[in-house]
Amino acid sequence: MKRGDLAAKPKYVQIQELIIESIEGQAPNTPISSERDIATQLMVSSMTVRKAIDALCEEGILYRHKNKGTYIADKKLRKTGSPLLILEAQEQDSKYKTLYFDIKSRDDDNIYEQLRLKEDDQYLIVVRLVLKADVPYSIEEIYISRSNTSSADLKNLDKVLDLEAYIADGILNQVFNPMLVPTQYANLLKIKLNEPIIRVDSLISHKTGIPYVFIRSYYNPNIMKIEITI
Amino acid sequence: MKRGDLAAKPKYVQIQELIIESIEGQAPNTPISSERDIATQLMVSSMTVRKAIDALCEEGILYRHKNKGTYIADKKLRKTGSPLLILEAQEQDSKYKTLYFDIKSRDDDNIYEQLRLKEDDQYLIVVRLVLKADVPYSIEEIYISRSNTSSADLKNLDKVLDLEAYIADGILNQVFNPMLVPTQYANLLKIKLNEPIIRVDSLISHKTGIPYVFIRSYYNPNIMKIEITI
DNA sequence: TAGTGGTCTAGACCACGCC
DNA sequence: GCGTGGTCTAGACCACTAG
Repeated sequence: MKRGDLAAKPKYVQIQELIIESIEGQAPNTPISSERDIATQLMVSSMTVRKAIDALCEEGILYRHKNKGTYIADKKLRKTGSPLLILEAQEQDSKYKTLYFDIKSRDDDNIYEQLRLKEDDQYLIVVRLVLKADVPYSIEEIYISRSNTSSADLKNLDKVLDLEAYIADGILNQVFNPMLVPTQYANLLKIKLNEPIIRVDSLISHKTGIPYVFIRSYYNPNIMKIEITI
Repeated sequence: MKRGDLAAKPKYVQIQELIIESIEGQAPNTPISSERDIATQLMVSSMTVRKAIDALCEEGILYRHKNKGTYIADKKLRKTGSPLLILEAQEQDSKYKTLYFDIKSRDDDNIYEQLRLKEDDQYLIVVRLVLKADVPYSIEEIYISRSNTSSADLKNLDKVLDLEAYIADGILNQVFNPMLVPTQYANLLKIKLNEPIIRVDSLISHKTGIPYVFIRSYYNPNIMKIEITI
């Protein structure tokens, strides 16, 4: 970390934080100061203030009324932005219990298609139980191309399985499948046989389209609803 | 429409369109011209070009590499941006068959909670079958506050049910529930009894937090997967 | 008419990647 | 050292709202 990096944050980010501070505790639909006023007060260009407010609007913290003003949005309905997968990681009380681990060659065409593997490529599979407050929350089957993981990584599975890192700068595609809980997972999830659940198939790719990792999640419907806000 | 509105589109939108045209047919990961070059060619400020490229990156059509350049993203993995609900409306071959229509007073506490209705408020309920290419795709139960709809609107149900209009400037919250297909809907959706499906509960609200409409959709899992890309 | 958000200019400097 | 994206300035004009 260099010395000059003390003021490393761009001004518009600092202004975002200032605005968030200043509206804290205020009721939704209260107007904030005008862009010009804020720019004058902070002695910055109005374009810089505008960029900060743009971002906060994008996040759903503020909203604009043309020719009228900028207002505080209803926080209850703030845009989440975070994909479902991250919900698990964000809440810190998650525990993981690895059920199975292996390196496989071609035996599941679907996985090969998803990860765009070639005939003789190998892939890693990890099956783990996700617990929240010691209650079974979901089961994740994680598939990663063997060529994406160094031998050193194999000894440090946590790093390989840091899904947040994959997702941070990537693209997430999720497909929701209704099904009855697989018999081999019913006990682990502590739900009844024949109970309907949602299996989420997630493919995380780089923006270039190269897939990183494919995850099948079987969610316990009694613990947490799958929910998104846009 | 005023005369001066011929050039009503902001420059940055026009530039977006120019860029999209210019990259058509090109392979993903091909670099586009630098911001400065585009600005010079089009004789506009670099900030204006930047704003156009910003938007295209946000849409997942381009991506940037710091200090290197801006590239064409893999279109297969383009961010959808459009919430699930709109998928139906976008594809123009959808047909709707209204199964039921009524104005109700309090008889479902959940609806009252979702729409934030008061004790003596009324709500509209419309149940309709959604067909795609004449195949049953989903059943929608649509709930709207009576006070949000004028008497004139009641004669023009299509306008009331133009969900896209509601969503365009609003916030969408969706909860995914696994369940067995309700017996009264199995035949209509042409799926077997006891088949697992996903019911999506959607609440569309204004940015101020005021709910517009609540929709329960029962999707036919055999016709189309529920899928999102972020 | 005064104030607001929305657009736009014509430059500038910086940090970083690549050669 | 050159080119890139990222940030920022100090203004300007427009269309629109509201008093």
